[in-house]
Amino acid sequence: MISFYNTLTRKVEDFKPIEDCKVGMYSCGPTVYDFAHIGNFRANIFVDILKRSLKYFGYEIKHVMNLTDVDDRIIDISLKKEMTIQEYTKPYIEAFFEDLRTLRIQPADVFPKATEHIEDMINMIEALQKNSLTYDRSGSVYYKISNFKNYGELAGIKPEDLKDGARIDTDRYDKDNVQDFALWKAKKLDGEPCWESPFGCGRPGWHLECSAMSIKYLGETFDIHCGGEDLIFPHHQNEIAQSEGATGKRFVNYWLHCAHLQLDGEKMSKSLGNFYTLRDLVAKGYDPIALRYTLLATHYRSPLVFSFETVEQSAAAINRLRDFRRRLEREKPEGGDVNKSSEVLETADKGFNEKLSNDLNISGALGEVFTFVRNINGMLDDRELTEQGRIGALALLCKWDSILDVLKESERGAVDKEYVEEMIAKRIEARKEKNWHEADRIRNELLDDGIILEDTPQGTTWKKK
RNA sequence: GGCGGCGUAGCCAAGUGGUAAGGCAGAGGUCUGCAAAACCUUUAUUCGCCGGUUCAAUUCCGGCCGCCGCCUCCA
Repeated sequence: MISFYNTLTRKVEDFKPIEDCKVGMYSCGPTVYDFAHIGNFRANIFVDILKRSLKYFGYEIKHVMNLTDVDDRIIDISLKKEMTIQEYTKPYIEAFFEDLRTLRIQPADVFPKATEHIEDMINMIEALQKNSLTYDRSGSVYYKISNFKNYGELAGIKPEDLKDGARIDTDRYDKDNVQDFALWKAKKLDGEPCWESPFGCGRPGWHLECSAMSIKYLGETFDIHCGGEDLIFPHHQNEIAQSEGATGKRFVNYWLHCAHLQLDGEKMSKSLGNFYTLRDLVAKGYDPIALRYTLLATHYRSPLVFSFETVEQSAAAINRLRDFRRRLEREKPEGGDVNKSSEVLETADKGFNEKLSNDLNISGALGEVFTFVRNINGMLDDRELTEQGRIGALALLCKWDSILDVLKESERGAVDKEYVEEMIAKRIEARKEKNWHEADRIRNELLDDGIILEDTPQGTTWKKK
């Protein structure tokens, strides 16, 4: 049984999907006005680990992630650049998908765009109007939160507490109450993109798309909704108000939120300017998979302070796993301790599953992985592992990697394998003649090309640096 | 002002009312022609500080200090 911390109840709860073995989940996607930064990708990695873990435990997933391709910033910038919003956002949508691939984040099953679901949003506004949860102001439509029961429930906030000391409301639109939010924004500027609606020409408010599109693809009530913790309030609270206000049904059963990535003592964010993009890290020579490991290795609800040192440490940890796999693939043990071999496998399998199923305790699960690596390496050294055990160990490692996805090397810099093999053959000759000088020269030459040689009992092997 | 979270070795990071996983880095050793990889030993009498509850607290309670977040767009 897998359990999750549910923001709604503030407790770790056993996960029970609406339909046995099937999970509907929605995660808030990017606003595609610029490149995403690695703080954004912490949330995406979290969702990826969540999805892969659910699959690992046998669930079938339907995952929906929105692409916000219309909002104030997108409109402002595209107007300035004299582009349509589609022209302006397209490269950033493509870059986002490319970054997901680079980080091995499995794509959602559906990536609905806000601009392609205007009608669904209009329908939702009309349902809210029928339920007396809205009011109109000069062509805009607002949600009247005082008419929704339990507003603030998700964040543990009482609406009346928001007033004291709250920061200044900067919204450009006029509302009865500063906490009310726009469902429909009337067109303000010439050339601004807008859609016809019963309320006039305009465009949807930001919160609305997630309600309309999640319900469209996942139904009025679905299992999991997730994102960064900054979305808890007001975004996710507003989604609840909209969805439940329109349908009268429970919107989402489990709300999961991940903590922020920090840099320079603050949340990494675009507006603060303290961010790196994935492209920045790759340009500095870091392996994106080392970043993947960094972002997944800390529990999702703990704050994570970004540093390049941590990324380097992650790279070293990954190397240990990759070296372990290469050793398992290379060695062909004979004999061995049958009982001990199966026992070590069983303990590790069980330990990993227990840790992971407990609110995705990935750090604990990784502890099990590395303990296993040490145990098996020691058994190989002592000739205690059986061939059966070796095959089982490899299978277990691959099973874990269905979640971690760090074993495969990043595709960067092609290697001329024939040349490497040729050099290794030459070096073997030199070593036979005990010409250590020549052997070392060849090894160093390959090292300069980024190839590391290892002399094992099974012969000389190589790997990329 | 309201609400929430965090503080564990040089660095990263789990965890539990019963005496501190794991990774990285460091030191010593085994193996190796030398390396690399691997293994062994070693690195927190101690879990921000101060009290309290308890036979026993890092783990529960209270206070304090430091840091972060949300209440505005935000992963």
